[in-house]
Amino acid sequence: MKGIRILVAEDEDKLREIVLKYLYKEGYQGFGAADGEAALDLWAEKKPDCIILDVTMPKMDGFEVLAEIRQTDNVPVIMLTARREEDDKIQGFEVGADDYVTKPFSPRELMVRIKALLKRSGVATTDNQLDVCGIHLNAEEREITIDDETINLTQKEFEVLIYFINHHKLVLSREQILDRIWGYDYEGDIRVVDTTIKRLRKKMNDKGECIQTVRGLGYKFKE
Amino acid sequence: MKGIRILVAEDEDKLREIVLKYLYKEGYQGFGAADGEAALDLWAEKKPDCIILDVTMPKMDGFEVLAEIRQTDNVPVIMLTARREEDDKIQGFEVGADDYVTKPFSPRELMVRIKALLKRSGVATTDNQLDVCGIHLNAEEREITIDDETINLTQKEFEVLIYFINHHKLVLSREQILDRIWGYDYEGDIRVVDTTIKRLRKKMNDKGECIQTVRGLGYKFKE
DNA sequence: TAATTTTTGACACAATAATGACATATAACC
DNA sequence: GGTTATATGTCATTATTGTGTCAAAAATTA
Repeated sequence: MKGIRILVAEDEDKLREIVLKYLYKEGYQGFGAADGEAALDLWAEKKPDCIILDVTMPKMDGFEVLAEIRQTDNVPVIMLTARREEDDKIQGFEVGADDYVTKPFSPRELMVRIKALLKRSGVATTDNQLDVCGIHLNAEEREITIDDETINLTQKEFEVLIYFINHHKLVLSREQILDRIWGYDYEGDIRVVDTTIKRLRKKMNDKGECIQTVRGLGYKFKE
Repeated sequence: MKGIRILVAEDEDKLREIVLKYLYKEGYQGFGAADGEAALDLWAEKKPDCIILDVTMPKMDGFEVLAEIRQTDNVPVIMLTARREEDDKIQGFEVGADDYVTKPFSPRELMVRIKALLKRSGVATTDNQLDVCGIHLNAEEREITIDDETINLTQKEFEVLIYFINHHKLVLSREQILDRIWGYDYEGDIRVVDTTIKRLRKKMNDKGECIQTVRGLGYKFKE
């Protein structure tokens, strides 16, 4: 998994640094470019495995850079767009971006997208297992073991747990969970979330305590 | 937490009103000041989350105002400069402006800058961490650690603490705190503030002393 | 010391979450 | 297809926790 190189082209210094910091924490090797031309240079020099490309940049915008790159390289590209630039999304896809992320985004979300894209592109070895605080998750086989005991989760329980693990330490509101697992168009009572978590906790025994309630806000997964 | 408050100090009435209108449309709470002195008064009274400061104003110019503010407040500031005033830009940065926008500008551009700055400053955030005197605050995870010990705060306690930290070294009156956290329309007893601070101090152990009482005026957060 | 202001603890009640019991939907099996 | 088992959703009840009020005690100031 090591040695994966990712180029981050984003003119806003603070944001670029945050992303690079997160990449570092995830074990990637990150390079930063503050404008389109620098991005092209770095791309030529480093031949990264993945590129994060802001749409609005000085000197050359994201699309121009992407077009240039695509003439010779199929490297996976994620475009960063401001919300207002909705139309750009489509344009970005046409030009050949592989994914897009709308600002503002959480660094964590971007990391998830990167991982997914790398996997899709066959860059990363499929690492579909996850261990968090004694909980072993094998998404492929859809199996959860806690302290070597396999536990049986229903579909909803499983999805909620994965969502929690993928966003551990973050406070997730009932709305977020509902939107994500049940879908935006879900019409029922939001308290399904409570009930599902109740069942999850019970099946997880002691580890149920990892799902903490944050009064007034939602839940948080944490050791 | 109630709305984000933005102070607009600009002597040209028309421009000021336009900016305020846009702010309103974006959901911010805007205050207008027509000269430097009025700006300082409003700043002291409202403790805004962000300030838009025109360089050329009657009574006190933008730099004087900024210098005054910076003695006690780290609030993010955007300076408005005329094209001719290029040099001022640098001066503005030295004095401690966080960004500048050159006139003429489109209101939309200003909004984008404001948003970006608020995000950078941790007011409305992507990456949201803060360290002050051994207190580590992570708003995204909604977690406070003091000397690596996690402490559990309720909603009100948490909001009050954030308000203090974001305005550290400043004396905050009970009214200000009440207005900000409980909202202007709060009808109850102002002494809730005392009680909430009592609880905060207790949970913070030694660090509780960071919240100092300023007799007759209010409270102040300081090491 | 008296007057003023703040701190504190006790209490009430409001807000929120957990739970159990039941109803309905879905899948699995014979 | 009918029967059973399992999963999922609803809801009312109970339990828990947060918040606000108040008055007495403590601290500060004049």
